[in-house]
Amino acid sequence: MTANIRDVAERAGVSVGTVSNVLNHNERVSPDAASRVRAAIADLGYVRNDAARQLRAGRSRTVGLVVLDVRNPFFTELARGAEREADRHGLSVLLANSDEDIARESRYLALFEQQRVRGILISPYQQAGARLRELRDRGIPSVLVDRRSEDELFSSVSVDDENGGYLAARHLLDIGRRRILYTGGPIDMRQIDDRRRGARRAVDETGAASLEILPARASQVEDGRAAGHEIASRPPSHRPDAVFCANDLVALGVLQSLASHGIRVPDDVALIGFDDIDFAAAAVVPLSSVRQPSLLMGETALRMLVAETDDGERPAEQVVFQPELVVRASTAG
Amino acid sequence: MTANIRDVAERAGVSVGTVSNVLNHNERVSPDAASRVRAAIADLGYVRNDAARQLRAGRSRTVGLVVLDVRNPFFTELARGAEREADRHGLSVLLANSDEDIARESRYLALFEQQRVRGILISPYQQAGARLRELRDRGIPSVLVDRRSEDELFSSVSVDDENGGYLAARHLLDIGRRRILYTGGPIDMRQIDDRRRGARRAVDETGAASLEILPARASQVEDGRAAGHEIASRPPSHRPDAVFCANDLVALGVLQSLASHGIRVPDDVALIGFDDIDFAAAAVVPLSSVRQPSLLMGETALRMLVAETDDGERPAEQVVFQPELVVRASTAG
DNA sequence: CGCCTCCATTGAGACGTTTCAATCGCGATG
DNA sequence: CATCGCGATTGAAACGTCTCAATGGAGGCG
Repeated sequence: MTANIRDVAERAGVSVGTVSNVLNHNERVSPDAASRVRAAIADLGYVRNDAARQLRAGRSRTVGLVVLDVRNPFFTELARGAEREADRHGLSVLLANSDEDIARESRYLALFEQQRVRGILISPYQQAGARLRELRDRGIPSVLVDRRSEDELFSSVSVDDENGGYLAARHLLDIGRRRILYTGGPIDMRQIDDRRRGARRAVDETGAASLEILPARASQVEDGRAAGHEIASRPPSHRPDAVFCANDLVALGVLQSLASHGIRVPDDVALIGFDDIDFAAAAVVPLSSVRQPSLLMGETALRMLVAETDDGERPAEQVVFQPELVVRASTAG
Repeated sequence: MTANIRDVAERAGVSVGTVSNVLNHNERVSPDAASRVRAAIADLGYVRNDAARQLRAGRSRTVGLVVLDVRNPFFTELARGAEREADRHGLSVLLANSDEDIARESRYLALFEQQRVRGILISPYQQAGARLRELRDRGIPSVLVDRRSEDELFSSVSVDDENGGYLAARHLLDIGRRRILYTGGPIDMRQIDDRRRGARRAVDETGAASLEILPARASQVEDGRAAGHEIASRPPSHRPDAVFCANDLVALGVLQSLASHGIRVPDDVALIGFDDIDFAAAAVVPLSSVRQPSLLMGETALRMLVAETDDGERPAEQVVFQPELVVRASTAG
C-alpha cells in the first residue's frame, strides 16, 4: 500500500543503504545520488515508518506525560512547556490524563512501557514509586513533576508547597484576617498537605489566629462550590474571614458560591487560591493566588529527563522552584 | 536489556509461536502450557514491544487528535470524550496542540503519518484539506471536529454555528438590547464567521438593531481583555449595549476588562459567550453562553473514525449537533 | 604503470513480533 | 494393528528500517 524504502531505492536506481543514508547521514552521499533519491521520495510519497525505525533503534522518540487532571490549566501549561522543550530535542510528547484514578494511571504506564517511550514525566497520584522503579530497571527513566520524590530516588521538579502555603496564609494574616479556613482535596495528597502545613506555620507564628481545615473530595470547581455552600450556610459568627484554597479551581468554585449567597469577597471573606491560572485573573473579583511557574516546570522536567536518558547513571536531582504571591482584588484590604 | 518473546519461550520450554498464542489467542493453547508461559512472563518482567507488533501488523492502535488550542476547555473536554470512546475500542489517543499555527499543524500531521496512526481527528486551522486528502490516499482517514468539511469529502462532527450565533443574538434582542457587538478572531476562521452570520440574521430580522464587528487577533482571554478595553474607552453613547463573543475565553476577558472600568454587566452591557465551558458558570457574573456538547462530540468523532477504518469506503458523513442557549446572570433583564 | 587512499555505495543481517503452513502426538475408529 | 482426525505446537518468513563490514572505483603518487 504505502511505499517503503526499497521502492524508493529501486526507483532512484540505488541501494536501500544509500536511501537510508540520504535520510540520516546526508553528508555521506553524493549530491547526484541524493537528488535522485529525493526525487523518488517525492514521486512515491514515501514516508518513513516510525515503527520500523523504533524497532531497529530499540527506543522511541516519544516521551510520556501523565497528569492528574487535564482540565486544570496548570497541567496544560506544564504540558505546553514540556512539549516546547521536547521540540528542541526532536522528541514528541504523549499526553495522558489519569484523572486522579490509580487504574487509569497504571494503564497509561503500561501503555507507555509497551511503546518503549524514551522516558516518563508524571505527577503521580499516590505511591507510584514501586511501579516507576520497575520501569527504571527496565530502562525507562521518570521525572516527577509537581511533587518531590519522597525517597529522593527519582529526579523531580516541584514548587515549595509548604512555603507557598505559608505565603498565602501570611498574606491573609497581614491584611488583618484571623479566622482562616483551608479547603481542597484529597487532603492526604502530598501537595495539598504541604500547603496546609505551610499555612499552619504562618498561623502558629501569629497569636490569636486560627486555621480550620475543610477537606474536599477533590480539587475541582464543583468541590469549591460545595465548600462555599457549606461556609455560607453557617451562622455569620461561625464563618471564616478568609479562605485559602488548595488550587484556583477550588477558589473559583468558592467564589461563585459565596457570591450567590450574598457574601462579599473580599469584604466579608478574603479569598486566595493556588497556581495562578489564567482564569484567576479573569474572574471579576480577580483572584489572589500563589503562582507556580508551570511552563518553566514543564520545560525543566523535560530537560532533566533528557539529561537522564543521555547520561545513564546520573544521580537524581530535586529542583524546587519558589512560588510567588500574586495579590489581586480578592484579598484587598 | 529487556526480555523478549524468545526469552520467555525458552524459559517456559515452548516455542515463540506458543508464547505469541498465549498473548493473542489464548484458546488455542493448552492450560498447562499457558500457565507456564504466564509464569515465565511474570518472572522475566516481559512487556510486549509495541513497535514490533505494529511493524508486523502494518498499523498502530493509536489515533491522533489535533486541536487548535489546548488551553481552551472546550477542546480538552472534546479530547476527554475521544479518549473515553477510544478506550472502548482498545485504542489510545495522541493529543497534539497546533496553537492555531499552520507550521505546527503540519508538523504534527507528518509525525502522525510516520507513526502510521489508525486515523486522525482534527480541528483544522485553515485549508488542511489537500494534506488530509493525501493522508487518506495513503490509508489514513480523518474526521474533522468542530467544523464541517467544506467539500463534504471528509466526515465531520460539528455544531450548527450559524444557528448558535442566531440563538445568542436573538436572545440579546429578546431582552431588549439593540446595539450588539460581536468580537473574536481570527475573523476569517470558519466557525467564527458562521457565528457572525447567525447573529447577522437575527439582527436583520429585527428592525432598528445593529451589529458591529470587532475583529480580534485570536480567541484567547487576552484578546477579550483587549476588546473590553477598546469598548470601555469609547464615550458611553458609542458603546454597545450587548456583546457577543466568539467563545467563552474571549467573553471572560471582556467581562474582566469591563468590570475594571466600572462598566456593569449586564446592566450597562449584556454579555454572552460560546462553548459553555465550566469556567463560564464559575464566573462571579455567571456567563450566558451557547453550549456545545463537547464530550459527546469527541466520542462521536472517534466512533465515526473507527467506522471509517473498519469499513474502507463508506461515504463521508456530516454530523451536526444543535447548540443550546444557556442563560445566566450576564444577560439577565 | 602499479599501488594506495579515500570516498561512495552496496547488501546482508538484526531488531521483536505475528501468522500460517507443516508437523507432532494421541485417542478413536475400522 | 493400521489409519484417521484433530487439537496443540512448531519454526520459518515477513513487516521496514538502520548499521556496518565489505566492495568498487577514481584519482594521486611513486
